[in-house]
Amino acid sequence: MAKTKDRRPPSAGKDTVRALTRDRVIEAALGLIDRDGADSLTMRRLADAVGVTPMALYNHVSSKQDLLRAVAAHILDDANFDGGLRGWRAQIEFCFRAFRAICLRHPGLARLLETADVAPAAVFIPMDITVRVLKQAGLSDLDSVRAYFTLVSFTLVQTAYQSRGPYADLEPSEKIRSERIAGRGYTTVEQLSLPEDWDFDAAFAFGLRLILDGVEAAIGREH
Amino acid sequence: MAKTKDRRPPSAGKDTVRALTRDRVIEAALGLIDRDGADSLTMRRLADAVGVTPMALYNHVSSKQDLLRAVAAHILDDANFDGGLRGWRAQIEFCFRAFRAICLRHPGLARLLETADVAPAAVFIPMDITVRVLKQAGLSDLDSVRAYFTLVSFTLVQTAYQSRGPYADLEPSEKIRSERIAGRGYTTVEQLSLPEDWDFDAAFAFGLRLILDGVEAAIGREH
DNA sequence: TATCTGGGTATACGCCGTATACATGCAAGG
DNA sequence: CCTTGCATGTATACGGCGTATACCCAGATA
Repeated sequence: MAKTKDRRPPSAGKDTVRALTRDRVIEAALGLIDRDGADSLTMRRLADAVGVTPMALYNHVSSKQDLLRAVAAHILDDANFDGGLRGWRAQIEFCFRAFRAICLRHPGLARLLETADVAPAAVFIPMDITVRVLKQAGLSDLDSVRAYFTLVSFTLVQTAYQSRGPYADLEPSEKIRSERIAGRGYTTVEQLSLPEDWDFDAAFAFGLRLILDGVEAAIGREH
Repeated sequence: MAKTKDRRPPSAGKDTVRALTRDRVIEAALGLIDRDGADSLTMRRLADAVGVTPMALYNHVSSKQDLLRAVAAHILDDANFDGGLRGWRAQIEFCFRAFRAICLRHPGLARLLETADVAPAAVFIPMDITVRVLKQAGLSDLDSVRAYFTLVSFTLVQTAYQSRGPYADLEPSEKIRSERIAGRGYTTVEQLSLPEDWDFDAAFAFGLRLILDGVEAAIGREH
């Protein structure tokens, strides 16, 4: 009881190459998720990625849920949402651009945060930053949190769209959509003059600006 | 070849109670999804909900994907996104309030639209409405579509949060989160004065207003 | 009446997450 | 040094999943 004792000083420790640890499992899982998507991660696949039997994983994670949560936490842990900037607008922009960058670097993350059910602590950092900054700018507690949810909703979906295309493989349904909607008298997208490939960065910047302009108006309103 | 012939005028047709049709399958699936959530719908469960063998379903849907797409389409089909109102702001508000209402009435819908991969035609109606209205109000094609994506992102996540609680069962991680974030010097949510239960309607109204105020600014800017 | 066929059943395959039982080898203690 | 215990890995198995394949049968058709 007195001694915590550091078990596993593994043997000599010369080349620490092997030795399955929780961290190795989590990192391998992250690797697979980044490469193949969160949905196609299975315990069996992960097991032979690290060269063990599936059940061996359960010595380090208590369930797949636990693993996914840990992966999400791992991703968020080395994130920096605070740019040390001045002014509420600059601070919030930095925060959500950073959040977006992480989501894009790890395309599975958004799905993980949904799936994990229990959010890792670090997802609250953008919330805390946003709320602190907006309160300071003059918004009420309630409206600050509401503004945060608006921002985070927008960011999550935009990056999800970008990672796997908006409505991933749309082509097959294009025709259906055209005929049906046209039949109801709606404009169809083909009639718009849009660039061949969608500029996600610009779209994100635009949406962020929309929201922040709205926030600015709200701040003015609450004097 | 000449005759399409309506097969299955089933027997007498007195009480049309039985007879498995694609529609019956889809409606049963929708029932299960609304009751238990989209994730817990399985072909086997659906099969005994309608009283047949699992494989019998495949005479009416070609795969589970196909089924899910059909369910999503079914939900969206009897939706009205056009309130016939005057003014871009009122029209867009009506459209997304209607969209939100549907998402809330069928909590599985958001997940379905994600999962379905191919979007049913009707999801484009809000897009077409939004874009048409905003173009008329003076926004460029590009910015109109961008504004639409901002609105739809916001709406989807807000309703998803409301349907299964934001970070569904948060309690277990509360402590972790408090200590870790507090340790890094961030404000924690407990320090905010928030009402006991979150008012989702108000939060939605606020976020929508933020975005539309931003749109208003953009319209002014593009003269 | 013989045939065809569309919608149903039965069975099985290869996946999944994970419970249970067992093997092994190193660390500590006499 | 030998014993003991335990942390770590393996082997096997269960129940559930989506669905391919093979069959079966009632009605309509010729």
